[in-house]
Amino acid sequence: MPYDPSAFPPFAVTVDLVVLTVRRHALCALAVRRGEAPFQGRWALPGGFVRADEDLAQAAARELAEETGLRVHDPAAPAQDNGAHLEQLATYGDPKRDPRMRVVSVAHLALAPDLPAPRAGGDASNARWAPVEELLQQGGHGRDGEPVAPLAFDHAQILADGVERARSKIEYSSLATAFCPPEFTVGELRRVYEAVWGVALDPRNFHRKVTGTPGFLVPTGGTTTRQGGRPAQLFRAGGATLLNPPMLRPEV
Amino acid sequence: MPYDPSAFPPFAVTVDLVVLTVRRHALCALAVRRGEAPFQGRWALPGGFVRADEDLAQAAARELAEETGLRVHDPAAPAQDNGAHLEQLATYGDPKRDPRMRVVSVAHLALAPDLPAPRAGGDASNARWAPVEELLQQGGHGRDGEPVAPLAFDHAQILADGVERARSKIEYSSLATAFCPPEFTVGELRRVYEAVWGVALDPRNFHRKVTGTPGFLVPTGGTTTRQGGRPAQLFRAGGATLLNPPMLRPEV
DNA sequence: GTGTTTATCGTCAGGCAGACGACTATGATC
DNA sequence: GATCATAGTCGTCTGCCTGACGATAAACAC
Repeated sequence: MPYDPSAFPPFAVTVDLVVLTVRRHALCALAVRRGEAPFQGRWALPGGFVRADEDLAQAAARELAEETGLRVHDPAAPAQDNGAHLEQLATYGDPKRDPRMRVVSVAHLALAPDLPAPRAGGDASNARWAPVEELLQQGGHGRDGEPVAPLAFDHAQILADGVERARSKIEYSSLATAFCPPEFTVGELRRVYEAVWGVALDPRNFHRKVTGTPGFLVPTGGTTTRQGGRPAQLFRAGGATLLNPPMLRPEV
Repeated sequence: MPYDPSAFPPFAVTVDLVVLTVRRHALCALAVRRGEAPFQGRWALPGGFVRADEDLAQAAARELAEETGLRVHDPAAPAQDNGAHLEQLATYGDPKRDPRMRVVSVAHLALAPDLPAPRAGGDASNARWAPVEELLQQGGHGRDGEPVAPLAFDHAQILADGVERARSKIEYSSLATAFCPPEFTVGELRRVYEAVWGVALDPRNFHRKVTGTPGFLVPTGGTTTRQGGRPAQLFRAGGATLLNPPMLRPEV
């Protein structure tokens, strides 16, 4: 590769975030309203430019903190700090994906427990948690009957890829605990799986599976009745990050 | 985000390729020798700059064709053309990964059947198939006792990630057939799994699994004795791309 | 108390995988 | 040609896991 300047055209590099959480039994993603052209007024995924001295993961963590206040789990110490899970998702670089210039976006996937309220630079009206189903439907109508505009840029594709990643990854990893508070019950974890997969799971078989997998759940000794009904044991996520054998999604 | 020019520093964007194949019972990757600084003379993964009007996947396919002559499978028609499988792997953007400038590399993973011989711009001495084990060992010695220098840049990490992707993906998909010629036997497919995972599999259980999964293998009617022994049925890859339930790697 | 809700334990049948025996069909060797 | 080595293919058995579902337990609402 000679040093032909025309050989490496300049690119802008951004990170976009698919931030998922489970609210009211639904898988939701963080969306921000665009304040400027193109796609002004439309919903988009949060994101921003990678700075000159920043690694991609750093940039994603910074954007996540700016948008949600969340810090990122230290993978080395996956203890029960209230941090989020963050991983690289995929990179999108279609020459026409941004009409202004050539932008390559390194999308990241973040999973967070249910959060109080979004903040986008302090302006709450410009950020919201929306059910992914609503964000992904093309030209449909939201819960309130209002027509829904598709996400800006190629963000619908990015969101769909992130959702699929989350759906498949909780099959064989303990990632679903990233949607839960530090201490949680088996039932709460089950409702996470149900919301992410959009299916109903048998509580008895689910309980057997997750409590029977060594290292997956660690009882804290406490109990809670915050879900109503009989008090449930509280657990923390154990050290096991891989679920073997996996918990497969029920067939359609 | 205002249009602050300092907000989007210019990046160079490249694609790097992890091209894997199975040769002589070993998982091998394509390596090219660097002709210029930095890391002059060291082995590296093939790759190059993304052109101004090119999508990332296009750039990866172009590089793959330049280095190996392989064309890429059309995912829409995964028939038995001799194309390779190509998918995006991950993106590497550490600010210091290239000492010359800020380079973000979108790594891709390609899987190919055993090929005649590599060509790197026509110069065979500058490209080779090397066992991944050899490329990844740090400061060790190759088969011939010659000391092995680690791969240039962060390519050892990229290669390791690509190998891990391949190892895990053949568990639950029909991807292993991408290492096989258009028609292959169950035994040849088993040897692919054995080479990629580095384990021995029971021929009888493997045969039962792959022939019992609907849509995975389609008999062509022919047989071959190219492996010696009793003639084996020839198969093509069926339409099924997902293997459910998966074929799990044996525990260590 | 009665009903409702959720959690948790048990049981049972079917499916699948690991371990392995047995047989088949070719080429190589004596 | 008999024997051997090699590889492929079909079965069997056992144990584990899962899906389906009954039963019991412990809270709250009335």
